[in-house]
Amino acid sequence: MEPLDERSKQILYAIIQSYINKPDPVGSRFVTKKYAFGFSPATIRNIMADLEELGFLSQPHTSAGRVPTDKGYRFYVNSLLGQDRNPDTSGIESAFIDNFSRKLDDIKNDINGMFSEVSNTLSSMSSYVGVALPPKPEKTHFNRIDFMKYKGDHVVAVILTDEGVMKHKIIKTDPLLSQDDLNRIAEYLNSEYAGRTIDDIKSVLIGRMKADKVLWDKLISRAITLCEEILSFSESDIYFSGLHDVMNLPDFSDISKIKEISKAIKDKHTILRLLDQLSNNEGVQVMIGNENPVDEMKNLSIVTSTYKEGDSHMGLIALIGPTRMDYSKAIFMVETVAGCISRTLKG
Amino acid sequence: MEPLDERSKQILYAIIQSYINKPDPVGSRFVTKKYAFGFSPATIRNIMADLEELGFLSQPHTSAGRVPTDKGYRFYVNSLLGQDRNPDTSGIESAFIDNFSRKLDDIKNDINGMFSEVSNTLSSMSSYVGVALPPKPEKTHFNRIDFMKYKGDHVVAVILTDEGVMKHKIIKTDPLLSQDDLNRIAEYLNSEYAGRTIDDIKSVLIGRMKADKVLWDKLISRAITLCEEILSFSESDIYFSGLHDVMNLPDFSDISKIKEISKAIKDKHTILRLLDQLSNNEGVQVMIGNENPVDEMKNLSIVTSTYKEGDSHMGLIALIGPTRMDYSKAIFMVETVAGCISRTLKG
DNA sequence: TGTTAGCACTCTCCTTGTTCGAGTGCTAAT
DNA sequence: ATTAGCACTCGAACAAGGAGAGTGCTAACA
Repeated sequence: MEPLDERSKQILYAIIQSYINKPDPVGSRFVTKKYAFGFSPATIRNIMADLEELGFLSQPHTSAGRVPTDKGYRFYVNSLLGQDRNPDTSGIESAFIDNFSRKLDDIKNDINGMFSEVSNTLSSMSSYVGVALPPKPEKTHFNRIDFMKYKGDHVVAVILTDEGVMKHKIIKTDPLLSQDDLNRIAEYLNSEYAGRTIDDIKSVLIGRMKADKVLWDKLISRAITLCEEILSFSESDIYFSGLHDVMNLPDFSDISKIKEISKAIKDKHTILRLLDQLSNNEGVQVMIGNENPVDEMKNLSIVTSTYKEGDSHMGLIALIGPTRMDYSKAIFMVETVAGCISRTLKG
Repeated sequence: MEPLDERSKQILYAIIQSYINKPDPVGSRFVTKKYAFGFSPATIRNIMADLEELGFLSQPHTSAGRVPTDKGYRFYVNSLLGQDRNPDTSGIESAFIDNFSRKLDDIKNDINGMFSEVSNTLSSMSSYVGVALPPKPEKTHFNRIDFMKYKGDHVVAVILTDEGVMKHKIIKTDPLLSQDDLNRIAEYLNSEYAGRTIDDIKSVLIGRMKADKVLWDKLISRAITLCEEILSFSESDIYFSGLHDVMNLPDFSDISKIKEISKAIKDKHTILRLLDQLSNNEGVQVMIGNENPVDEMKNLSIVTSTYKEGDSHMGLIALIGPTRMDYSKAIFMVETVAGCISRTLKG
């Protein structure tokens, strides 16, 4: 990407900010009025023409103003990501963080409630669609498992992790196993594996299974496979919110646009895979419009951030909105909320 | 309501069916062509004018065809509800029922999965919004409770009912209680209360609490209050699906219409209260447009049916769609699915 | 008396034409 | 390098007119 001179940059940013603020194509006259660069419209026009040639802007039609392209947004976002972003945390922001942190702390033991709260907050503060993915199960730390006999030949297995992830599954077993048997198995598992990650347990298990095959270990290994199964990520572990509010954005005044974003949310598979890819890189990431590998989302942008517990990053949160997104705000929000989550998980 | 002569009825039904089929105002000429009543358009016109005067039809504007009013739909639906409706269950319907019943049976132990499946099926078969409410907790039968110590001063309580409802809650307790204590409490509760309904247990408890106040019973009573709390209905226990598909209906081509239905879904409180009212009456019920007490839903219709386990009705399912709903189909679907659920819960 | 044909009328929708304003690109002057 | 001026383009908004669908009413008919 050839370097833009400072003046062109400033004008590009001005145009983008103006467009983000109000989705009207912005004309040269408007730029000179609103942002006092000290140049006449004609000069601005020249620069705009250059910017268009470089692919940062486009015209809906001759004689309309300019509109940022995805490439334009990308340039803008890169500059945002590059700069040190600590908007005055003394103002409302700080109050919000305190408040939100306290709320999280209250419900940190109920991971479901917590992440549904997170997605709600994200969406209501931004008016975009908020997404929250709880910690990846295999990264979490096994806390305890319990088995409960249920209706004769069924067993309910309940698993807890240190992070507060709680899952259960009802399975059919042979009715020979008594509740006592189950308790002993559970006790063994709890004492043996508490505190270790699921990944860890898995690898231990593989070695152990090779070692011996007595009944007891068979049961155990079956229990562990069960753990694995139970703790695997399921579609219902993804939290969305804000579809309703997003409809108020002018970008989605058309029903087909709404369908796009609603489809994106509905196809949890797709978005889960997409977010999974993003979760490999740490920190804030932005995916703009056509950068998105999923066809149905070429008109949408995603701003994500991973959160972590200690050193390992656990999961991520995201905002999905139109390409004409307030990236500055979105990035700030996502980053801040991720920070709160990390802090809560740590404490 | 003054009785309509047979001919007028037939014409009214024809108009409604045609309009349900395709949302174009239907004219007198069209009626004579499509449905061979053997009368000329002029005659039909006279009758239509009468029907309009009676409030069953209305004209969007002079010289457009007629459109059914809510009152018209009501008349039509009443006739549907009155008649014996057993559409040939030999055809696809029967295959569907078999298939669906089998599916339900597979997952009947996981009540969440089951009801999310129900709402999915409802919506995908009808292209309206499917709603499913799991059995009211207080009507369900307590099966067992277990307590698990968690992180020193917390306890996880897990409750199961015979119907497969499973809930859990993490509470803070004094760390004095050992896991053994907890086990004993659980064992006591399980042996004492298994098989009884929550309602039942509540009333027993009230008597017991008055009787004595020794520590043991204090613990128990606390545990039971906990049961109550855990088992109380929460907003997340309502399953919606199909908002995305509903957007394809011409009735929702306008974004403001979509907002209406999306708001109805979002405000779980409101709809929960509404459905709760409906759940007092047994069987299929239809609420058309302005019959709806909720202002935001005056343009929507709801078709519900309760399902039961044995004799007591447990919860309900519903379809929400435009007033121009295919009531015949919706009623059939809701009734059929409710039947499947009842059968599954029984078996 | 119920039904029908005929006719004038009404209203929407679509097309066409026109104007207006915003914004552009280009060129010549500064 | 910047600016003023000017001709040009395009879309939005509005008005006018015609086509089409459907109505209500009246008079004739079986």
